Amino acid sequence: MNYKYKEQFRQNLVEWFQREKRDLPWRRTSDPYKIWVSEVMLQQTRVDTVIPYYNRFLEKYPTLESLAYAPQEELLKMWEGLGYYSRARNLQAGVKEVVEKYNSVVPDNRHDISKLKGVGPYTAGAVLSIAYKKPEHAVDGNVMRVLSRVLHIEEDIALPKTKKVFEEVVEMLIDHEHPGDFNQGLMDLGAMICTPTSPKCLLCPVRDYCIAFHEGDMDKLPIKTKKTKTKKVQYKVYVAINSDDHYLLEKRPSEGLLADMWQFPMIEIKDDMNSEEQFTTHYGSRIKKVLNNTLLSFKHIFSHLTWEMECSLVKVELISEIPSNAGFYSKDEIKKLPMSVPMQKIVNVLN
DNA sequence: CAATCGTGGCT
DNA sequence: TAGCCAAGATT
Repeated sequence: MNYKYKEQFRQNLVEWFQREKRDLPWRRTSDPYKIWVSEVMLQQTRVDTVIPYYNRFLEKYPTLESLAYAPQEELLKMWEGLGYYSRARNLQAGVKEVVEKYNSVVPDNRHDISKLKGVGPYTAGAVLSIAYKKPEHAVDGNVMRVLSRVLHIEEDIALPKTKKVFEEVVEMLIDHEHPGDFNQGLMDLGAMICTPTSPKCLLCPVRDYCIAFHEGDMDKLPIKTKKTKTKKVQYKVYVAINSDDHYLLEKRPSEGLLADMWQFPMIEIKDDMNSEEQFTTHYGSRIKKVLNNTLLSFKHIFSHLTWEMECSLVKVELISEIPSNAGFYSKDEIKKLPMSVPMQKIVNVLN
């Protein structure tokens, strides 16, 4: 690839970033660990959402060591509400590996840092360029959008193989004096100027070198095909209280959706199936009385599926063995357990 | 490679 | 309202 405005583009971008960059918590440190944490939290997550989580997380876990050996329940509680919970587990595993195998020094090369759990091509490049000033690419959605417009690249950014094209482009363009500012400049430009819809081209520091701007093509780029359809799943949720006014809760499996998060017992509603029987069999608890059959009904939309929840408040008594991943907990104990947003909605209606 | 994995804001 | 989208990684 030969882009004749390479020098100007690079300089204008970096100068714009240094002048206009947002004052964000992770931009006030050069600690590779803290930058790593920020990059993981920012995966598929908005800046405004991350800020309070980032501050609380680093107050609790200011060092690699403090995170490496934190109890998983406590860690997930810190991550509660952020989503993509495997990020927290992978981050801790990666941090632990750095402590034990790299003498608490985050690797400064792509080969080693990429082996750490949860560190993919983007995060590796981000940490290396920002914390270690290495000229490494860090291609995210912003970067692909910005560069698809500047260079008028019409490849489908929904396809995995397309990312390689942009990584090569960044390798060609990146500023070796200020690699971190260059990468963050592309991302900030994508976030503030070169937005998905109605980009603010009149404010863009590199519009003179942008092919899409010259062609008036901005709204057609980037090209992105894939669209996912979400399936619906209906659940009957039993908010079950025993004679001590403790609530029955269970911990989800350690793999898959909402891994290791706690929830109220729920039974998938299928045709010709008695949910109440299922509940009794599975949780070894008999429903003595239905206190409120319409405690709460709501819909929760995940990225690839939708839960339709119908919650009942019931009084139960134990009649046989309870599953090993379940137990009865007081309201105060519930508050310490990590729970997903839909489950918190249920907790919030309990008085 | 395509599907999976959360949540909240925006259009 | 319903879909789209955001500083991706894993399987």
